[in-house]
Amino acid sequence: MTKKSKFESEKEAVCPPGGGSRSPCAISNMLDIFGDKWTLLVVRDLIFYGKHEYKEFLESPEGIATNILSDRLKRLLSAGVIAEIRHPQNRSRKLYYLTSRGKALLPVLKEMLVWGEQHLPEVTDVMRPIFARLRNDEKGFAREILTNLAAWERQYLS
Amino acid sequence: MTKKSKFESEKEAVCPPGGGSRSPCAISNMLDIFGDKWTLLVVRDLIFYGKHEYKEFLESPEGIATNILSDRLKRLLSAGVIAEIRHPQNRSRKLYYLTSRGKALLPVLKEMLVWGEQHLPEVTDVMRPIFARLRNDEKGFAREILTNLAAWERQYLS
DNA sequence: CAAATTCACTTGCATTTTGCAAGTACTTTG
DNA sequence: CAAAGTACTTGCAAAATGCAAGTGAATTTG
Repeated sequence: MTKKSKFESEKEAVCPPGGGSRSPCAISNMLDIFGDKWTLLVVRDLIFYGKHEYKEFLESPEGIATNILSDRLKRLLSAGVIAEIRHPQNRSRKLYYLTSRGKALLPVLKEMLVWGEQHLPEVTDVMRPIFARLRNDEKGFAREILTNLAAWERQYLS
Repeated sequence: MTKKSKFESEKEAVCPPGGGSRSPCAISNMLDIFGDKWTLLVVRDLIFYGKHEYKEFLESPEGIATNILSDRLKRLLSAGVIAEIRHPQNRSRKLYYLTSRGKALLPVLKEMLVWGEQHLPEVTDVMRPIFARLRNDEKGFAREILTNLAAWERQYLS
């Protein structure tokens, strides 16, 4: 082994073909990818806040550390949840975007939002615009999210 | 401090009233409770497999360790997701069951199952009966789950 | 009714994963 | 061409996890 970050395990992060999954259960396998405090926050930023850049993820209020963000982006890439390209106008920047797999997480995040709003008192106004939109017009909300993502793709993906 | 398990932090596990949450975001606050590889597996066992006892959770194929299970049950208790009683026929056993908060996680778990089935190749037949039921009759599936839980409650809760 | 077993944990300890601060290397900007 | 921006990596301390081995109360067995 020449050089290895502490975060890269030899056996790759997700779905070892040889059978590193803990069980054949869908929930358990999802947790092998998303079961930590940071991964879904990155997905949230991509889905609900239209973020696409490393630096934008760093700006989220939870304050993810650079090493964790870097690691999570790698895992999401290798799990096929996101993909990346270089910024067309700036070679030193990268753009991350959701694959269809990633976009398919919208219903999961949506139900998490609903549960959180109803059961977590510490969730405050900051998310209310999204909640309101979600409650008044659930279908339209999802459509709008996907439309926004598609618009970004038209602009940045060849 | 007299004696403290490594798993008990002084500041309680979930939702510090003083504001230990990372941000006012619902997703982030949910992850403070459920963001690890084990907690949702316990909830899964309670919801989909009708499990109610410590020993039953230990038998799940993922093989949770006793210290982790003990810790997660405590956290779920203090988050108000589950409650416990002593087994009426056996004082040395405890019975754990979902509160309304816990039962409200069904839509979240359901969407995770759907995503997992469509996007995780390693998910095998073991879960197929549940998937089939879910796909053919989503509403009925949820109703059945809740009916089963209610039946258990009628039997064991005063 | 003493001994073994069950049950729900706790404890100790090695390993792994985090969190934080400080680099590094390559643009891009002024 | 020096300063600033971008996407990382590295080192190290602290926390969480995984495993094996208790512990103590209650229940069952011989």
